[in-house]
Amino acid sequence: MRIGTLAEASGVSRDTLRYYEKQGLIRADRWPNGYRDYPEGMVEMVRLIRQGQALGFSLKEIGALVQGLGGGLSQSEVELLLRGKLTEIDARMQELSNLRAVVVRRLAEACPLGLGAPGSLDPKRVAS
Amino acid sequence: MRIGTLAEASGVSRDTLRYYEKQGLIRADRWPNGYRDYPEGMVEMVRLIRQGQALGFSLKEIGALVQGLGGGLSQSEVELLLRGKLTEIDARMQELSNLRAVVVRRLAEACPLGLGAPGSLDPKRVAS
DNA sequence: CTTGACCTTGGACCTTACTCCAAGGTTTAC
DNA sequence: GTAAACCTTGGAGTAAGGTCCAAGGTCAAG
Repeated sequence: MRIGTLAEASGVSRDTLRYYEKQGLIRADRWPNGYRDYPEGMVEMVRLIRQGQALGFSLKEIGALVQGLGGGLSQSEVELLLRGKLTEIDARMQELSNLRAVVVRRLAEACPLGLGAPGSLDPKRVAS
Repeated sequence: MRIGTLAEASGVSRDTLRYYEKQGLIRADRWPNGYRDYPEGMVEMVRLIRQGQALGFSLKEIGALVQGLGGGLSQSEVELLLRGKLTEIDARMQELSNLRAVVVRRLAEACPLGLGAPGSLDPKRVAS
């Protein structure tokens, strides 16, 4: 799979893929002509990177994790990284939950007659 | 409350507070000598801004929300913004939950004997 | 009345994460 | 064989979100 194909399949630009490679997040084999050659699974990997980013993790953090997954780190190092990430994700979910409550409260203040769909402001509800 | 006090209380630098003011996220009264004067509630406001940022919202987005709260936007505009934010928060929680499952799966692979605390890898568990 | 800890502004500089050339090599289509 | 559509590298530019610094005003303590 050449870079243009991966770019289209994963929804990021060629430039961004080359940038990720320079930052050590992904790697590519090379054809004899110098073109990059990516395995199929790279589409999923790039999507995972984008997801992590959208959730506020830096490329550096994501890089540490995917490098661990690709080898280079010992098992216990990988495990430590993963456990740390897990704790962070949980903390972030908790914060999001708090923030959600703040927004719901503001919304209830801004709109005291409750004109929204019934149940749409339930503090515990999460969009499906 | 002067800027140094707010900086210490909220955990951000003076420069950052001035930057937030320039970006229209916060505002300050002035003493006759030109010093900024913040109300007590500003500590909470700044903490909310930081929380939003840590969760991946841009200062611009946060600004639109806090400006709405401070006046300047009509009730229906504020309501629309808040509802949009709510949807986004829910989507983000869903994505975090997916990401959490990915990490848990990797962890289970990296550590097949289950050496962690019992229950610590339950896919539904969220840190307290 | 000076020293030190505050505060002001403006502007330069930094990092992250791209994004966009320019100059050139390769492959495919006609 | 040549044009279009790929690919390569290197390097410059951009936007967001700060961070640092210089030059100077203010204020309380000794």
